[in-house]
Amino acid sequence: MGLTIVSHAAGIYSQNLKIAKNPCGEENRGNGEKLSKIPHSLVAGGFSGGFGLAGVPVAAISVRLPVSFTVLATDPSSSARRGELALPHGTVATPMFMPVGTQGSVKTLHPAELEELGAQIILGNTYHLWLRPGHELIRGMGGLHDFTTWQKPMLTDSGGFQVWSLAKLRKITEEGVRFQNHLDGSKMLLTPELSMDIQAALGADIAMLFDECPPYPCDEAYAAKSLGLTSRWARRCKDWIVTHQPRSGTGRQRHFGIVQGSVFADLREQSARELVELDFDGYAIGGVSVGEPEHEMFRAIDNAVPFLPYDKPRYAMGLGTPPQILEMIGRGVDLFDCVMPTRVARHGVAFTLDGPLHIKNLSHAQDPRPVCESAHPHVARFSRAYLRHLFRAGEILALRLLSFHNLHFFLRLVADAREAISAGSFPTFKDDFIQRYTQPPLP
RNA sequence: GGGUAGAUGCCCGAGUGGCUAAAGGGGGCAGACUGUAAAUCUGCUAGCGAAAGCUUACGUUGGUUCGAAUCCAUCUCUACCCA
Repeated sequence: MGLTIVSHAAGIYSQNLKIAKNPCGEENRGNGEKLSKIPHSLVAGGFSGGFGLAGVPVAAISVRLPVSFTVLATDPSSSARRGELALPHGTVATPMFMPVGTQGSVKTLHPAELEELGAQIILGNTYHLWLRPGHELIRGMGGLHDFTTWQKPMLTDSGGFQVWSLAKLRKITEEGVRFQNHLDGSKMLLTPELSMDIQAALGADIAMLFDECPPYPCDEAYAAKSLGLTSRWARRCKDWIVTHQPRSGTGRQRHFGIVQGSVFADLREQSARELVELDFDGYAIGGVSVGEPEHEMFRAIDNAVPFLPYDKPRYAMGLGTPPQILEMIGRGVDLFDCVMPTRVARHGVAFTLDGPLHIKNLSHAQDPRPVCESAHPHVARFSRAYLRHLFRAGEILALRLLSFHNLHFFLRLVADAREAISAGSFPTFKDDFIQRYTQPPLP
């Protein structure tokens, strides 16, 4: 059976190469060469996974319409589910945390280290890579995968978030967003179509739609207006995709819509329904972690998830802390990304089972213990005292070690969550983790 | 032995009569960080006090003045130059 399926998969893939652009959105690449680059795990992983919801073998469906997301197990007492997302460059186990590599690099870490950590998919950013080095250059270098040498799945954010985070330098219009870019101040226009085109050039496995991320707080009128824009932009993205990337083949680029609507339940529902109507490969919940209180963030998830298809991956953008990730897994979210583990690492904070630990603090000056009992051997070999010393001395190794450690912590967290879902023990796992993580330290 | 310059808070260093418990760095101690303009940013850093405030502080001692880190004298020390 396995052999037959593999040949199906290869057939679909090669056919796809002939009739359409390949997953990187490139034309006329030698298909023999590209075929040899398909990771074996994709061919096996994407088509080996058990049965779909209705008990139909996945492989049987995939000949007609490739299934890229399969729910493998669910938690009976929550919305948590374990799944498998098949993408052109490999299969991603969900729930999964995606390290952020904005400029084509997960800061301080080598791709081989990311693999060692068990990272299965990383992010890149349209806005930043567009400005520098430029998407045409990356296209010419064979796409973001070849350019960076990361050969596992990638997701590119659309630049929508930069519309929010660079708010002082931009103006939003129906057409798109006029930026004064932060590098040299020159004026640029990013539109939904251009974002899609850039992302096609970058060639990530998943491209995000171009959205507007409203600030917090914002009144309902603004949120509704913003949502209207996001929805009209989604339609334009869809039109662009249909025109430029005909839907076929497992190797094609996937596209995720982004649910907006701020803190307003009816807007979240409306946003989700409008996006689902357009039919994307997955759905993200955006406009969270923009300064709102945590309960609003959870509400935003709860207000969107019920209107998203069960058989498509759900992605909470830009989140979150370890407890937040577990809470959201319990709410049915499959994918996460967050700069927190890598950013705070560079600022001297290590995640531990007992909560965040400021390694620079005086209290660790002579502490011989490793940073965390669950640390990776590469980090566990060092004492807290030594890590503190490295930070105080300004050694680059300090930034690398904590970045490595924090990503290990996050990736292990979601790996443990997946195990727990399969084992039927997710609620206990979640509660135990959060209780220990949040309890105040002993005096 | 003579001359010149200088001695400021943990360190460097600004300040030449009241707005100075003393700029600015550094160091130290904390904190923030959630689709990365971030190896960044913020706060504190003489003592006591929750605070108002009080008490000590600009090498020493003494003086001028309503008031001195700032002016004068003295001593001590440092650097450089001359013998």
